[in-house]
Amino acid sequence: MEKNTRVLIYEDNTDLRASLSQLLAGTPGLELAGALGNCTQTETDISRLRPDVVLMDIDMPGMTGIEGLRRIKSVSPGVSVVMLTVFEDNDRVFDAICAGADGYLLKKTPPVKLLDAISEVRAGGAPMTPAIARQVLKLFPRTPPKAAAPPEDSPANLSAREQEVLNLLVEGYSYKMIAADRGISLDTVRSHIKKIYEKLHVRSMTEAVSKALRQGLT
Amino acid sequence: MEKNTRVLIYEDNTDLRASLSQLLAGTPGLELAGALGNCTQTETDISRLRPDVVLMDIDMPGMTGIEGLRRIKSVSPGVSVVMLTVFEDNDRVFDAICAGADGYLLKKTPPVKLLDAISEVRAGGAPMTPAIARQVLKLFPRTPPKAAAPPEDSPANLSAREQEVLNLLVEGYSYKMIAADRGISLDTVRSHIKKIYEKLHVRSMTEAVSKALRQGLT
DNA sequence: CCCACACTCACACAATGATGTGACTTACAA
DNA sequence: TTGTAAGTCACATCATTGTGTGAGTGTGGG
Repeated sequence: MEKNTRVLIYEDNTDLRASLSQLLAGTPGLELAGALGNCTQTETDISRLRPDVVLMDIDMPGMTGIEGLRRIKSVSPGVSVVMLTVFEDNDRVFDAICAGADGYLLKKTPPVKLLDAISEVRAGGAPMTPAIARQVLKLFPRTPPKAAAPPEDSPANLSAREQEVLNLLVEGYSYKMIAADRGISLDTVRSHIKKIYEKLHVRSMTEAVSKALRQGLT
Repeated sequence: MEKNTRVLIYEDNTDLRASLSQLLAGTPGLELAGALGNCTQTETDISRLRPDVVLMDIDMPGMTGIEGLRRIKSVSPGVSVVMLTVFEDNDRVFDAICAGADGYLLKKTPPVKLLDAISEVRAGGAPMTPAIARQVLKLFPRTPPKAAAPPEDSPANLSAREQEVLNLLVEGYSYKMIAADRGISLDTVRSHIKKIYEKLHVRSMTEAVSKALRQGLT
């Protein structure tokens, strides 16, 4: 049986806090764990209210949502925290992400979307607006086109196809997944894997993966 | 007057390539710049076909989509590249992001969503599935709230026993072997491994081994 | 005292993987 | 031409892994 998702709100604007509370309280499957106007007491709030998801306004008097986020994550890393903001401001996005935010939405997000976001974050997703997603990607350091990329045939004597299959094994693919991905039959996958085992002198997927990773066969 | 968005497809699976081509060719506002089975000639492909958006299969024989992506970005950083993959739990997400991917979708994405994604990326967004978005966030270095706080609990909060079992998995041990080696029952091994899977967010031995080795959980 | 959690074990069923055997096509080189 | 190797597919059978459910013990903290 599924337990309700307990949601805790941090939002300094009284009106918005009230309407968010109403929205959540009136939604089946959700439960309002609390609705607070500041996050100066996050640690105790969390242990007292035991939320599954926190909606955190990023701009609050006293302590910023970012700092609140850090504190939450330091005591309860498992709690999902979705940041709410008015502007898609780049610096704060970066700070929030680094502090461990699980999502990043605009306050103007329509209520329905907000509920979707809660489900999404519970399901292991990371709700964010497209524009923010793009910013996040840009925050990554670009790796220059790797000089002297060695064309490199297989260090072991694996055929191209076998190497390909091995790579997928290393990625955690099952036989079925490999068959689907490569558009070949399950038996063909078996066939390739049998050969790979012979060549690598192993007799299970785990051994193959381990050997591949350790010997840089990837 | 809006110009059509020119889309170039890299996908080694002939069937999928054909259906994608059809889909795009039949959509107003889009224009199929090309549909290729490998990305060994990206530089010339790009200058010849001049796409605005590239849909790039991440697993292709010969040269991976990641490398293709790098090359595209090195000659034409302005081109938006959306990576396509079959399964999302994939550490190559990181490589792709670092190489400059502008989006990351599953191949099973319904056609309509795919078209949406193309619009989105053109509009400056970053289309990706929720699960991938979450992975991306996790790739960020966490700023520890306590300065220089590496008192070091388990890197992935695995218990001692769990860590021990994981090590054996990495060594290629089967359930039976682990049970024998540690002098515990097969069911107990199952039990530990179930917990390990939960904590590492994986669903198979291979995934666990791969994650362990790549994240230095050994 | 009670709760959370690590660790242990059991049973059952479904899903996947491992292995053997055989076969057909294509490509390439002896 | 013939042999070898890659790549494809099929079928059968057994072993192993994955998952759900439940439960007993011990330890440490609130």
